[in-house]
Amino acid sequence: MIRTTLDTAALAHDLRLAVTRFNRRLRTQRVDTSVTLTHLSALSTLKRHGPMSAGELAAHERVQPPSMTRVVVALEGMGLVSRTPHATDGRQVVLELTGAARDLLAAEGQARDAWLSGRLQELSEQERAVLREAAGIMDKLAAA
Amino acid sequence: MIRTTLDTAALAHDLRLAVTRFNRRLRTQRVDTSVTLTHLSALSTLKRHGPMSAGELAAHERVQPPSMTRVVVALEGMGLVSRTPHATDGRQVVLELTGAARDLLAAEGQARDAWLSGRLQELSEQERAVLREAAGIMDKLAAA
DNA sequence: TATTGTTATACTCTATAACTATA
DNA sequence: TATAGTTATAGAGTATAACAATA
Repeated sequence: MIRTTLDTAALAHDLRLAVTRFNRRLRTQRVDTSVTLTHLSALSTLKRHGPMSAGELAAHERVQPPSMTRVVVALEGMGLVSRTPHATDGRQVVLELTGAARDLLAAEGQARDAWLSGRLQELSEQERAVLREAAGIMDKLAAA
Repeated sequence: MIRTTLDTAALAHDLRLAVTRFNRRLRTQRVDTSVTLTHLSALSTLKRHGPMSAGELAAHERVQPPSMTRVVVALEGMGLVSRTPHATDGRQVVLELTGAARDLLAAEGQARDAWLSGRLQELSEQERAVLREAAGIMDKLAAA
């Protein structure tokens, strides 16, 4: 019991530091500087789950509504997201990807993640399997 | 070959999103608001590797020197780090943890990582093993 | 001349509080 | 009243460019 507690405390510590540094590295690796990682994350969620309200997207992304407003304003300005009034609830705004966003996301597979893809290919198949599982677990933790 | 490329591209994508959201979650989980995660990461590195110059610490943390200057100024202001001139090279500044920082890091194991520790204990032993391995791999990637 | 560190400045990311509009 | 979203404001985190001091 104590052993487990000690283990998880140490793991929490190491995992937090690793994520901090890895995230830093990923953010600075940007090639196309117009669309940031935050923007891309929001777009990816819209692509995966389809049109949704601003509040729903904020919840998906684990940010507060005002933070999402900012992101959406920027994305609309870039012509990547459309904002239309909800059909029956006038308070809500429905967000939807534009064709330009779909094009961007399609191209992104080759360009945006190029650096990380390259590094991943240098790993062993077993290491990639670990990261694949870890990604799912981290998503679960982020939602907890 | 193509299969592997496709796999790593998809993994790069999913891993990036997972890290983005997980990192967000960790940063917002702060309890003690005086010392931020960035500060804590720098302190942990100093603890693990011992006294070093500002440039070395910046390299360890994967940030640019001016960014580290800011962090160090803040930490010195809180009495957590001392800055002393290098013995032989007058350009360098040697950074060292203070006793207060050691106390803080010792207490941190219980307080700071409490949220994450709690979540980790809800996982299976196998999932924790995956994260343990993943932390090492992510550190390697951050340094690549 | 090259290196180490700092200052000046600016942009991204995110939050809380207060406000508006609609239900 | 309660909910959805926005505006206003602020703080954390990080970068590039320019500078000073030392090697």
